[in-house]
Amino acid sequence: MKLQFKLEETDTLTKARLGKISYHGQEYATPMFMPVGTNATVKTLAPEELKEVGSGIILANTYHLWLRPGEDIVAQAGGLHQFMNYDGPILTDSGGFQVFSLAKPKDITEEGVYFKNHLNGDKLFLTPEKSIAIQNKLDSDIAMSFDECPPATADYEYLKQSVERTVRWAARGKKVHQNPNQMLFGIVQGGPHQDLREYSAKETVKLDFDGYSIGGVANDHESKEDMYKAFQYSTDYLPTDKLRYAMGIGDPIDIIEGVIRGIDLFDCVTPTRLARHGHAHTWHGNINVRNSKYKDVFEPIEKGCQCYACRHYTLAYIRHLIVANETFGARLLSIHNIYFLHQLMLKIRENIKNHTLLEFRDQFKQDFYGAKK
RNA sequence: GCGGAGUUGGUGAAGUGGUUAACACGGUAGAUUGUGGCUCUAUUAUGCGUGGGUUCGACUCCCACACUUCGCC
Repeated sequence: MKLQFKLEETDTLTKARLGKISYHGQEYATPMFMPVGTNATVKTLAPEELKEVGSGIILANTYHLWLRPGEDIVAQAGGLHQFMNYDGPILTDSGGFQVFSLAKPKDITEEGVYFKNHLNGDKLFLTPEKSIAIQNKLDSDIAMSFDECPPATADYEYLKQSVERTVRWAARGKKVHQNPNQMLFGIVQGGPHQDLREYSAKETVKLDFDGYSIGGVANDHESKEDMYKAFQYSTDYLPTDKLRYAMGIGDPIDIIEGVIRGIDLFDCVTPTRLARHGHAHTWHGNINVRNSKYKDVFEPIEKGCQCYACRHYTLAYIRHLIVANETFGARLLSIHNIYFLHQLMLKIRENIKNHTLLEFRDQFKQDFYGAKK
């Protein structure tokens, strides 16, 4: 059965929204943060641990699973849920981001995109139809249209023709989408430009998707201002009763600013990647656990934090694990960081309910970034 | 006791009579936004065993001493 979204409340002071996702008898509140599990695993975490830290929807990646183990293997296993033993909702990215990260502009054609296989160098060709067919087989709950994800700072003319092509690709993908239990989202592009975002949103909405994503953000060191414009200029033209998803956004302040502009879903690799690199989120900013000043700090990463890592382990111990390159260190920090972002979303939802989101943002910004930003 | 070889940073080490002592690892710090766990960036010996000497100038040449190591008695 398809996942259901119900908009429950819209903030009176901002465009922030509270909603509920229903899925096989489970309910999840939005706005929500979704951890990324590219290879059908949120790196270092077992599904039970995802539940414990408060995860709902998680991501998996079409491109990576297409190359390895192949969508047919996943289908033989009974779909992604069976294959990876996760009974919560799963969203698959379409491979569109890999157009940005792995292909060169000259490899992008109207028909599709040529890739160099990052595993063995083979030449690959991915099209909108192929991406949707793979996602149908993976049997995720939410599939993404295959889009081009150009750098946010690309010039206007390039973005214009790219946006138009992404709309055509969305239509092609929708035409071949078959899985009745799977939502399909369209993706809004257009960089920071109001007219391109408007065009992209309106044309994509005409195709009538189950939800809408905002892509092409936070991918080329564009200014925060431009990123927030991209949010605003996209949600301005999206229907209120459908989910809105900002792709790849994970900096806490960007999440808050996104919620303020009417976005419901966020995903990011940062909690797990930062963890693997030894960094931890705290309410007073990110800390580098490797720093020698933590070598004899026999306290949790954050006092009062109720995550598994903070309830049982000290900074000194986790630092030792990270410095010694032990995987348990990355696992404990991943648990902590994902838990932190879910707690952030909880606070965001409380503040929407209390109509104090703007005050919360200002206070959070001061605590988290201090004088830095 | 005699003879040979050798002493350069936390480690392994390059180096030349002439400005800032190569490189690697390690350390320290930073980056990381629809994931390669990769990686990238900066920084890390005011000093070349100790003391003299030669020289305009010595880590580099000479002498003594200390220490390490190999061989012989």
